[in-house]
Amino acid sequence: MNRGPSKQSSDHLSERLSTSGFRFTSQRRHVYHVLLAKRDHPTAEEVFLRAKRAFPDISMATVYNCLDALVRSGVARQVTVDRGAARFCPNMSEHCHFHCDTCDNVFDIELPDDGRGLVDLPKGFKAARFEVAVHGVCADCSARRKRAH
Amino acid sequence: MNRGPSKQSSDHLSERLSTSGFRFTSQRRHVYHVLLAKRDHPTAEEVFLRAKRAFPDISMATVYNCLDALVRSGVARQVTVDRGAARFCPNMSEHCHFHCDTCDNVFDIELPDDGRGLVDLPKGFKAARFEVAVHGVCADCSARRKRAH
DNA sequence: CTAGGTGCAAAAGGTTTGCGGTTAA
DNA sequence: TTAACCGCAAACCTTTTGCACCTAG
Repeated sequence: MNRGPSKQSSDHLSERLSTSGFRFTSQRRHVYHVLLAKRDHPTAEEVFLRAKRAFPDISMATVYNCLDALVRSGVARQVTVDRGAARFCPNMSEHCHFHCDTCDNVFDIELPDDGRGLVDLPKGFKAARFEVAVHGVCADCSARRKRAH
Repeated sequence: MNRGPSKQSSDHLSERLSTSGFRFTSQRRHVYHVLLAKRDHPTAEEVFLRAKRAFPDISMATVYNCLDALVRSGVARQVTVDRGAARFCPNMSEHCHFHCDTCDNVFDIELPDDGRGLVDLPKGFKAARFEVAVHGVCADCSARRKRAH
């Protein structure tokens, strides 16, 4: 029932952290596990609350530190959805995000082309990173709305 | 030399504000003028500093209030670029933004299709708004980099 | 052994709110 | 006339920082 980090994901994490010059600590392993366990794009606060169940003394500062190390090691990414708190996901494939205006959930959406070719840039502009966010109503909320109607 | 709001833009603003149930105040007119005068996607803080030249007593709270009224009246939009302060632009055409990682400037980029067709949404998902942000190096910084090299 | 990480508390940055006085409609 | 708005200050939320202690490498 996914009670802890798998040996596999720990080895992967350990290698990625040390490659990027970070240490492999139990807090970082656990924060990574929290992200893998429920891929609902939690905020730092939410990660903190979940991590506390196994590490009651963990602090917000450590959660931010761990999330930062994970992002810089390339095993997680920070997702910006409007102006709220940053959210985090361990899905490293090229994808974008759908934010439901009704239930506030965030969903991963495939991004054709890896984003390249989405937009014509003016001459001389070099794109390094594409961020696409779609806002609207998710399938569940659409259905719920239709039913209530 | 664009010393003040034109009659035209004031009339337009006045009508849009009242349609949305907002009052037409001198602060709102001026904040709108500030956005039109230099379309460099200023933050609220930057708008505040520019607005102060004509309204020395204006406060940040009022600037936020005015910007909010402008956005809700549909004459300006709030632009989220990563996790920094919100930026504002009076370009209401469907477009997206390019953020230069070197000089930190934000540029308007045309968005083909109005964004629709960028992404295949799963069944049942309804998109209301697309937000595309491209990060990289702008033309000026590209040229500068090449020259320095 | 020691550079880097942890937990705590305090600060910083951006935004929102409560309130008494002012003003557009 | 009066609900909305203004300016001010304080609160709020998210994130960062400084510091003494601890630990992975």
